Amino acid sequence: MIRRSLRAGAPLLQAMEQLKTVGLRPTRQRLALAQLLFERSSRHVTAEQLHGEARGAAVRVSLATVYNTLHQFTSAGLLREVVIDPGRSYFDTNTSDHHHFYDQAHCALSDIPGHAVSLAFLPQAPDGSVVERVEVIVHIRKVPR
Amino acid sequence: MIRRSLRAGAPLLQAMEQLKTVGLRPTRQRLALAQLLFERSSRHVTAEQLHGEARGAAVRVSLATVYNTLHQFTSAGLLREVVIDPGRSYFDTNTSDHHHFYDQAHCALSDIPGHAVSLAFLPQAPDGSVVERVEVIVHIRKVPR
DNA sequence: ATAGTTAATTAGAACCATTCTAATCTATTG
DNA sequence: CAATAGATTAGAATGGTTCTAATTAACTAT
Repeated sequence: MIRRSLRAGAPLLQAMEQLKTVGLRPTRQRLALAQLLFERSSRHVTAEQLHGEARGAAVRVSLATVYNTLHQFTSAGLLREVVIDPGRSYFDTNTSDHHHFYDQAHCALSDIPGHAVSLAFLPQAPDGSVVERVEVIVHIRKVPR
Repeated sequence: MIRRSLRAGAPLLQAMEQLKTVGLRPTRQRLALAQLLFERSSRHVTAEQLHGEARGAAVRVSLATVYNTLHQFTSAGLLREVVIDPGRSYFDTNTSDHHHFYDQAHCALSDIPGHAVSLAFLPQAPDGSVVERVEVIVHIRKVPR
């Protein structure tokens, strides 16, 4: 536990900082979930998955809290929600500029570095709107080799 | 009814053709739904919406059939499913090359012509996979003017 | 046309991810 | 340490979607 928090100390501390600045109390549950989320580098997790991991790590936390926490972290800019699968949200721990490959048949998400894609021309946003972010999803399909 | 099918005859006939080639019987329900879907040009409808429209047009059809039909039309290439809103699928009658603006706060989808966006560099798909389609979603936000 | 076969439709139940509720607990502040 | 505001919780509720098993409709070959 101590070793682990040393290894992944930076993002965890960063998360606690971020929580404080957003006015979220650093509770046992939020800290444990932050650790699970950020100790590995890039992840795409569902609420159910994270809840399962927490139970596996003997962290007592309800599914409702997992949902609350994922949404709060998303609002705080610690996570990005990826809506790509009808009826299931993924949360991406990578909030930097990047895009996704998606294999629908296998529900498999993987990252595309932001610099690997460049839009040659960004169309005019509708009047009275501003562009918040451009999301590129490359739908792929496994083929027998 | 007759006038309407004359006006929108082409896409409807095309739909019937497509149905036949895919081995779907041109039933009353499928034809009525095809007419509702394709008599206007470009649309983004949910299953519930289409079901409501059918009832409004005195077409007796169950919600289950609406779902079945939307999925069958999608498999047949007559529609494209747009997954963008957690917990609700949109079906797009425009299957030609194009992308979308999405205003999350208002659940508002609008089209971006395919030629308005061009990807300068397409990243390598993971080994054993082929790119099926590239989807660009420009997330926008309304601002007070 | 008609009988037989196969596919489609249906109402309603079931499902499942997510959200809500209202009671309990915990972190913070004075 | 008490008061208060915020967080957590179990379980119920919600809502879009899918499933089930029974009925109905379209096709095929006679």
